[in-house]
Amino acid sequence: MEKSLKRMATMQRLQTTGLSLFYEKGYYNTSVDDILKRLSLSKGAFYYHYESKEDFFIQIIENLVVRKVYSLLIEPIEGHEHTLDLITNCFENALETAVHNELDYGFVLNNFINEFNGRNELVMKHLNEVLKVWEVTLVSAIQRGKFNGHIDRHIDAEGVAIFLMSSFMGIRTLMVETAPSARKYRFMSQLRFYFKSIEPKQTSQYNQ
Amino acid sequence: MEKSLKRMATMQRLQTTGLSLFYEKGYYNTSVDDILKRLSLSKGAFYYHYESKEDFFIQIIENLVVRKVYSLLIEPIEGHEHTLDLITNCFENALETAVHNELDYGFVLNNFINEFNGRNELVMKHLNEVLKVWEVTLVSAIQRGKFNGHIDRHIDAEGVAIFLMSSFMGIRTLMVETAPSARKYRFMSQLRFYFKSIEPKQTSQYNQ
DNA sequence: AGTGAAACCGACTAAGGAGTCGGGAAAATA
DNA sequence: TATTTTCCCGACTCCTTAGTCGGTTTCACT
Repeated sequence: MEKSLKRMATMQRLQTTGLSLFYEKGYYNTSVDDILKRLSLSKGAFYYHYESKEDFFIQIIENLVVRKVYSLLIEPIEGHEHTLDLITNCFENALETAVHNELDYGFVLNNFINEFNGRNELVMKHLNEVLKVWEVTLVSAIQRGKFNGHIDRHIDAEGVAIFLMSSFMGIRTLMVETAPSARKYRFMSQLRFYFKSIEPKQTSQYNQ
Repeated sequence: MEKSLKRMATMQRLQTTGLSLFYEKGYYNTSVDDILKRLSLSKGAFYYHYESKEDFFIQIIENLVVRKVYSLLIEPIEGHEHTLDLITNCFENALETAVHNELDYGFVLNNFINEFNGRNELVMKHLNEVLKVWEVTLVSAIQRGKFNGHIDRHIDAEGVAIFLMSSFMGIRTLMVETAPSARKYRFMSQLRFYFKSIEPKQTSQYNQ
């Protein structure tokens, strides 16, 4: 017999509320009681379903963060159209949700990596795995682009991937406080310049 | 009578040790006692010199972080040579310290912004001020570059600045766990591509 | 040496945290 | 209906933390 529906419903409520608070206030700065209070649940309920706060958090990553990152940042670039257009649209959409202050899972990842780095190896392992999948997806999308002639053949796919991930995570940090919409616009505009520079050039071969 | 030397020495010791621990473990995850223990000092000493943990932290930002960010990220690009070269070298150097796992103040800034965002307005005010100075410096450097013909006149200086800040903060996050040296190399290589794309278009007398 | 201020000590308080546990209610099963 | 299983309650323990405070040491200056 599968997991009881009631059990799953409670676990789900705990996780979504937990993620929302962890994102808002940080993991170490959010107590289990904070989450419980918001749901009018008790300590007993929490520890009936989860071994510990850490276990709880890891399940949140696996169940919520990973899946959202997949659907927002990974699946959209797995198509077979023009690679750079796919990535452009993907970033555009992801940043748009950020502008509206929704829970933005790309940034959730960035936040948590910063918070747990050097502090919790186990959690970092899970977060790094998500990053790795993102990276691999980008790399193969770029290689597809090279193959299809949308990207210069001399370009280092790995390098482009790193650069894209960097700039995305960075802009999310910068969008947090100041003029998110304007910054998003400027960022996307510069991203297009960058993409232009890695498109095939008929005349030159000064790449490496 | 000038501020007692002893007082200043103790405050300095507290601040450098404090920053080092805050950077390593995070602000909320580092107790005042942690810092005191490392210096074999007592609670009394700490609260004799500082009003609160928050006050202490803000003084660290003002005294250590701000000055280091200036000397590492701001002053180096205030020169009058080729703008994009200045920025390239500046990033190169800043990332090199990161590779060697030294206390990297550019990243300190990134870390703290992530940690305090939405949680402590006062601290964020101070951190944002540092960011703002960095941004302004970048913008005027880029405008100088446009004026000197090193950068295309149609480029949005503000956009370039945002893009640079983003990518720098992002790569620092990515360098934390995985292959920092390789990632730095790839990042710098892509940065040069990007710079190429914002140089003046026509192969004129300027760029060759 | 004597004195007052500056610098520091460390036990203490109050608050809040994670995790425990005996028990009770609700739902499933017999 | 009776009984077992699932789910949840909330008081409790033990621990850590920021901040306090009365007291002691160190230092500068006479």
